[in-house]
Amino acid sequence: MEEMTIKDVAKKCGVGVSTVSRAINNHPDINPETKKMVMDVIRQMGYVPNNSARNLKRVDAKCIAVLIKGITNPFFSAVIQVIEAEVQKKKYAMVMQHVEAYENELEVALELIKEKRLRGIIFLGGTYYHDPKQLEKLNVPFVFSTIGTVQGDERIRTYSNIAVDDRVESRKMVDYLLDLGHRRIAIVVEGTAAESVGQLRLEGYRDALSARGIDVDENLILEVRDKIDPYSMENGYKTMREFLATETEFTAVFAIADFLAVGVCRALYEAGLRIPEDVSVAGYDGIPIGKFYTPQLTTICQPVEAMAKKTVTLLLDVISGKAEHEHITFPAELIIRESTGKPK
Amino acid sequence: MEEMTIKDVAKKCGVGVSTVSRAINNHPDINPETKKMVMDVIRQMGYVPNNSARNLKRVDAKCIAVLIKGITNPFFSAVIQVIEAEVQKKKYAMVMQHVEAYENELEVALELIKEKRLRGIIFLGGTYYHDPKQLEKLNVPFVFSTIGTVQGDERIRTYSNIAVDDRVESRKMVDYLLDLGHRRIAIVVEGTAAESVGQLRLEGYRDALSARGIDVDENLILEVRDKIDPYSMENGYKTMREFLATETEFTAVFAIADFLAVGVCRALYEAGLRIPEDVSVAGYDGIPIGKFYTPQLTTICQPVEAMAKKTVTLLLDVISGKAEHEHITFPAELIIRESTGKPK
DNA sequence: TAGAATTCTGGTAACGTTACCAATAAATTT
DNA sequence: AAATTTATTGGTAACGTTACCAGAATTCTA
Repeated sequence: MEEMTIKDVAKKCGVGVSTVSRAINNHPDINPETKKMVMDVIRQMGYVPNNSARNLKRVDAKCIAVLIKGITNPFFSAVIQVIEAEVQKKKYAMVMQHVEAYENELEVALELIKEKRLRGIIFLGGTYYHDPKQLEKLNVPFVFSTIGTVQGDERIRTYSNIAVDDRVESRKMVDYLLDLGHRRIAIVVEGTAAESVGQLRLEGYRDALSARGIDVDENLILEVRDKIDPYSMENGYKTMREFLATETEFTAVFAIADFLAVGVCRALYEAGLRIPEDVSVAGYDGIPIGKFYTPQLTTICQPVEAMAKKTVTLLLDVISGKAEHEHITFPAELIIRESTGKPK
Repeated sequence: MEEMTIKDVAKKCGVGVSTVSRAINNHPDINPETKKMVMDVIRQMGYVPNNSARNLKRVDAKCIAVLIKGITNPFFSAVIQVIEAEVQKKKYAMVMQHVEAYENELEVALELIKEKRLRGIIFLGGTYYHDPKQLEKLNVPFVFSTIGTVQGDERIRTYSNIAVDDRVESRKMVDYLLDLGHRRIAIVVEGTAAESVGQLRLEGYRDALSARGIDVDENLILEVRDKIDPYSMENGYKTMREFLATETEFTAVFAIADFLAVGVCRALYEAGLRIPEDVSVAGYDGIPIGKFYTPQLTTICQPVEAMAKKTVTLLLDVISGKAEHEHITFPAELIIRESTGKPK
C-alpha cells in the first residue's frame, strides 16, 4: 500500500515503464490491447501518477492558474465554479490563489509561473490595465485573461480580455432612471483605484447625464469609505447613512454593485423611506439575492456563466496556438424589478 | 531571462548548488556571510525555486489541501479566507479543490494525497461521519479536520474535528421560539444525506419540542426539493410556497440555513404575510446579509473566524507531532433580530 | 524475396531540487 | 605538536516521470 510508482505498475504488468507512461498519457504508438491491460492493472492497484514528477519533466505541463483579487465579492463564487468545471473538462490542472488587496497581482503571477511552470493565468478582479513593461516579464508562452472588468482602451493587445462594457452598461441603467423621470440621482461608487471598474461605471453615469444636458452635482457622487473591501453591504449602508445626514435632495440611488445596493436599502429603510415610493434604488451585477430581497433589486445582470466559459476556452486556445488574443465584450441585461419606479 | 535554475544561481555566486539550497531553506550549517551573498544574488536575479522539483525530492513537503463540498454555500467564503491567511503565515503551501455534490470527498482526497504528497487535509462541508475502513486508506502521516459540522458520536478518534454542536444550537433556537409562545413551528430542512448537518439540526428541533411534551407534527417538517444545492434561497422559496398551498397552520418557521430563510421570507412576503407580525422566521449560520435584510434575520451565529483559525493551527500541530487529534466544539450565539416576535 | 516502412516496445537520460556523504579548513583539546 | 572536533563546503545520487532513441517484430512495396 506504500508509495506506488510507475515502476511497480510496470513490474506488475510485465512491461517497461515507457509502455505504462504511454498508456496513461494516451500516446498513439501503443497496442490497444496492451493499453487496456495496463489500464486495468492501474485501476486495480489504485495507482495515481505523481504530479510533481510529471510537471518537472513535461515541457507542456497542462496547468493554469486563477488569480482572484477580492474573494469577498461573491460575484466570483459563481465564476470560479464554472471555470473549474470547464478547465477540468479540458483535462487541464488548475491552481487557485487569492491576491490580497494590497498585493500586486502581476508580481504574484510572476512567482507562480516560475514556481509551477504555468501555461496561462486567468485574472479575476483587480485593475484592467497593466503596464506593458511589467507584462513583458511574464514571458512569452504566457497568456492571461481578465474577467469582470473591461479594457478601457486599446493600449494593449498582448493579452485577452473577457468582459462587459461597464461604461455602456452603467449608462444604460442611468438612462433608464432618467426615463422614469428622476433628475437627482445619487451614485455610490468606489473610485480611488486608478483604472478600476468603479471609475468606468462612474463615467457611464456622467455620460448619461451630460447627454441630456444635466449638470453633474458632485454632491451626489458618494465615495465609499472602506477601500479594503469596497463592495460590501456594510460599505453601502454607512455611505448612505452619512449621505442622509447631509439632507441633500435626491430621488434615486444607483449603487455600482448589488451588495452596496443592499446596504443602501437597509439604510433607507431605517430612515423611514420607502422603496421605490420615496426613493428608487438600482444595483449592478445581478447577484442571486437580488431576486429574493425585498424589494427585489433592479440591476444590470452580467452573463456570468457564458463569460466564464469563454474565458477558459479562449485562454486554452491561445495556449495551444489555435487562437489569437481577443478582447471580447459580452452584453449585459437591464433587469427591472421592484426597487425602482417613477419619482413622486 | 529564460528558465532559471539553482545551478545558474550557484554559478553566478561561485558556489556549489548545495550551498544555494542551504541558503534558501534556512539550513543551519552555512556561513551567514555566504548566505547573505547568495540571497542577494537570488533577489537580484529574481530566481524562484521550482516547486515541482522540490516536492518531488522533499520528504516533508509542506503542503496541505482544503476540500470544499458545496462552494455555493457562501458561509465557506469567509472560512476560506481565514484559512488561507493562517496557512500562509505558517509557511505552508495550500491547494484548494471543490468536490461536487455527487462525488465522494474521501476518494477525491485519496487521489490528491498521492498526486501531491499532502501532509494534511481540511474538509469543509460534506458529511461528518466516515467509515473507519475508508479512512485508513488515507495512510498514517495523514490527518484531517472537519469544520461546519460536528461529529454525531465518538465513533472515530482518528481525525480532528472543529465544529459547533448543531443539535444543541438548533435546540437553542427552537427553545427561544417556544419561549415566545409559538407552538406550531415549521422547520425547513435538508435531511436525506445520512449523517448530515441537516439531520442534527432536525434532532435539535425534536429535542426542544419533546422536552415540553409537544408532539412533533410531521406536516411541519418541510424537506427541501433540490438536493444538489440544498442551502439555496431558491430552495427556501419554493419549499415555503408549496407549504403555504397546503394551508397548514403555523406561526413560525425555522430554516436550518440563513439562505433558506431568505427564500422563506420572500415567499411569505409574496403571500401577503408580514414578518414577524403574522409569522416569525429564524435562520442558522449568521451570514452577513442577515443584518442588512429587511427584516433583519434572527439566527444562530457561528464563530467562523475563530473556528477557521483553530482548524489550521490544530491540523498543523498534529502534522508536526505537537498535538494529538482533538474534537473541539465552539459555542454559537443566538442573535435575536427583527424577524422573530411573539405570535398573535 | 530483399528491402523499406510500420508498429510496437524497452532502456535510459534528462527535468530541478534536496539529502547525504566526503572533503577541506579552521578551531579546539590533549 | 598531534589528535580531535567543528564549521563550511562541493559533489552526487536519488525523487517519479516523460522524451527520445534504438531495437524487434510485423507488414508492406517493388
